[in-house]
Amino acid sequence: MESVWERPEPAGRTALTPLSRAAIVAAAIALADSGGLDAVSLRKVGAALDAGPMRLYGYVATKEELLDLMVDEVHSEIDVPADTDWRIALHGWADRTRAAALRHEWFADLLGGRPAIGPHALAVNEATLAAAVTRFPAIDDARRALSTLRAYVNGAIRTEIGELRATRATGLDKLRWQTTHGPYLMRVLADGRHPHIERLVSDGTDDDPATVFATGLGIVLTGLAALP
Amino acid sequence: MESVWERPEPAGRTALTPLSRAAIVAAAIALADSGGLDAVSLRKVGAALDAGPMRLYGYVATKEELLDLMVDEVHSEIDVPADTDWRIALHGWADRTRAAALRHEWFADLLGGRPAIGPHALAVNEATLAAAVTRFPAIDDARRALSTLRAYVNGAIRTEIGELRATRATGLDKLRWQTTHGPYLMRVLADGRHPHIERLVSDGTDDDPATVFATGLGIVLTGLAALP
DNA sequence: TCCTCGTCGATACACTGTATTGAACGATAC
DNA sequence: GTATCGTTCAATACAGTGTATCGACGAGGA
Repeated sequence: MESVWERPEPAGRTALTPLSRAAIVAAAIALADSGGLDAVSLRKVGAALDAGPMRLYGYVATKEELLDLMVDEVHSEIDVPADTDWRIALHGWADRTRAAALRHEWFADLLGGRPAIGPHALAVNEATLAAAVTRFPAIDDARRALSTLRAYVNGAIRTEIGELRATRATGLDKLRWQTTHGPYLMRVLADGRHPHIERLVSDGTDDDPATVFATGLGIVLTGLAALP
Repeated sequence: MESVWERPEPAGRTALTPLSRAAIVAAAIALADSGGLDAVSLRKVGAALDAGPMRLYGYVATKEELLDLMVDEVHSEIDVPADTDWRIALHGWADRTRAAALRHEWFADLLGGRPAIGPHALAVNEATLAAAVTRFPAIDDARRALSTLRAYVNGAIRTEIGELRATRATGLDKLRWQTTHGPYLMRVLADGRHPHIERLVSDGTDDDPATVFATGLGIVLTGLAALP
């Protein structure tokens, strides 16, 4: 056995930061907010809490579980407005979900990827279901309406965040994006086999993202309203 | 850096096993089909082609690029039926996209995550746009209609695949799923604060996935048809 | 024949998630 | 007070990842 001098002084337990799932999830969300999901590793989350990676396994069984907890935590930021008009309530839910995704872009990467059954997600679900049944009294009809709306919202958010990242990655503005992919696009379009896309590129105008989202949302809600 | 689509693949002339982007992408897709995206690593793809991982970097600049190529390749399996009725054409596109995602489940993980501008994706885009303009002559209206429809299709596919995986992961049937998450769900629902979800669990019936998809699709198409 | 140059493979690096293991601690039993 | 026990934590280890670097090799040009 080596000498005492070689051996480090025992680390006093009292100096340890108390840990909790809430603290771990908060640290992970902070990391993801600023660096994306790639910035979330058990080592980094641990380091943010002055702990080693293995310490976290007392609170979380696997990294997937941590991601599930993060997703559920964001659901707690989404409150569904209570309104007698189902359209207003569901529209409000959609807008707040989008807003949450803009605050936590990584949310879009996880959304819909696996069923969300955490307590906060269930609360959101309950509230949207309550709004839906005011229009569709049969519970199965309400479920169908909601899953359709949710599919749209998830998809729209995902592509919006995707485009946001694409333009940002190529240099913070759309001009840079065009110079990056421009030559390729021009060459492909030059063969004349994409007349409609050509027309879109030359004659189309761009809506801002919020308008795009709202337009699509209106279309889906109209489809729902038209149901028997 | 310029895009993959712009850069020609190298014409390496050695007596080694001939390699090509097509071969690399095919190998990667085969791996992803049987083992999911986690099974796609440059080492494994290389091994499938009797090559080391570094060899691939002559054909592909980064792994992300390989994923982009895989996504575009799947788009080549999606052909849009040419029909004078825009609803039939777009419905056909949606069904084939879903079918492709069921053949390549990993497709759902990548779909919508970043703009798809590969040649095959552009071809699909052109065809859907062509169908859309027959109903919405103004190109901007066609774009809005399409992006709404695409958001729904992407979102619906993603949740369908997500649920498919969830039920499969917990043991191949829904009964097993209920015994896994059942106790937790029962406990949460027991507090009486989720009356509508309770009603859904007790009184609701399950549609099969194809019906769920078709129902939502019909709703969105109805919303589109109702536009001025 | 020699030289250059592009391509290839081995090695290396900084990371990842997580299994294992052993040590340090608080509480409990005598 | 001392001994023991079970829990909690940190260190180490392992297999795997994407990719940078670099030496070697083989073909094309002089």
